[in-house]
Amino acid sequence: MPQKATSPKYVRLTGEERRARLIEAGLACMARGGIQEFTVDKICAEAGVSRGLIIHHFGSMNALLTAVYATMYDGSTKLTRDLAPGETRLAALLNAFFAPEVFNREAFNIWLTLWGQISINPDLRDEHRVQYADYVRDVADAISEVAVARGRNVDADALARSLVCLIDGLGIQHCIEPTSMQADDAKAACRFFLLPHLGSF
Amino acid sequence: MPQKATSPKYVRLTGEERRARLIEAGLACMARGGIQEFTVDKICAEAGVSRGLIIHHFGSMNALLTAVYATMYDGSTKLTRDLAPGETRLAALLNAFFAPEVFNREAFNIWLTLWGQISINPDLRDEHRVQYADYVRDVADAISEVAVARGRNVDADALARSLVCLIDGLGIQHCIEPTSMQADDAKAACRFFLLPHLGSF
DNA sequence: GCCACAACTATACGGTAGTTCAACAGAGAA
DNA sequence: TTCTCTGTTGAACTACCGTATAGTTGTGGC
Repeated sequence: MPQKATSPKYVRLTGEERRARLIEAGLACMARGGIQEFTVDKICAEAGVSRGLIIHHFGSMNALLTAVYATMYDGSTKLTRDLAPGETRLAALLNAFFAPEVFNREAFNIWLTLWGQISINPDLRDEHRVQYADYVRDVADAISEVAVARGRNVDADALARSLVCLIDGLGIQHCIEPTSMQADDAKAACRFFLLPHLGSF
Repeated sequence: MPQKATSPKYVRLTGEERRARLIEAGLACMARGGIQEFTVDKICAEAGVSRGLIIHHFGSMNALLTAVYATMYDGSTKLTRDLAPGETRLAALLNAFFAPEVFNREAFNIWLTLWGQISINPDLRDEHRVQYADYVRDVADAISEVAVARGRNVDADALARSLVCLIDGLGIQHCIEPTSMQADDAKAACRFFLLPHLGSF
């Protein structure tokens, strides 16, 4: 006795929506097991679709990886865009960097994996160059703003480049051994780093 | 016409020597292509031996990976052991960290790969805990030494933990985009980081 | 010279990688 | 309803993964 309204065998989405979900699934796999879990089988299982979809929507696994990288970068920078009620932009940036959505094990597991790929994969390298330059400039501007307000003369660019490296290193440490480097510790370390140059902000 | 003294089909080494060469080959592959090039085929080809040797000498690829990690750590810390003619231990440490043998693209490509594995592979994790703690204590002691000599009161431990993260971050940046962060820049950044707390040293 | 042992080669095996492709099916247009 | 487009399935393909193992060969002790 056939049902009149059979449940559909699959949910059909727009290409854009499906791509977003595959990227999300890719991020989940990467957070769980690095590049070794970033495979067709694992990602499609995570997304609940058949193996054919990644190639259909992205053309190759490498293209999906690039998309994942872009998404990760957008996600981080977006959080730092809209903020600052009464605080300085620099303080707001730091708060954003060390918010739980950004500063957590999963996220840095992903970053660690992606950084490892950047120096290998030319596509990622190019994407990275632009994104990273913007990121550093953002931080440098925020530092500059405080320095000007305080009447201090600092090399905002050099300071920003170091600070950004410090943040990366703190994140890695948190990822590898969370208890030894928690968000508050990391934020304090950044403030401590800036303190002699900018005073409190 | 058979030769009396035929050239041997392979060179036979002691287990220890062969293991060392396989580790070296593994490092070379990892530097070249991350964990994805760290495979039986690639490593054995690099070492110029047949595919069976890794299992024979290490039992598993995972064991080779652990050995590679240990070797990498030993190599870095050994360079920081024997030095200091008239300079402070801290200055000597910094010089060692940013020496070409330690601070270069290949090395940080390997570190990036290994860090990515640490948070996944429990064996590596345990090994890392001990090594890293020693490393930080070393740096903290060196900072303390300078602080005492200068009569300054600093939290050497916190400073060391931050400095170590900063160094990691600087290395990553150098690895990803060498021209934007060279050894001298990185060393200067560390000195700049310590300057307000310790003065020049 | 011969033996015994360990280093080494060579190949096989089951599993899984990324990609290709023909066929199926949901959804909007006519 | 029927057509068309395209998202989607699922199996097939080649290549390579790590591991296991049988057989070969170099070497040092007797």
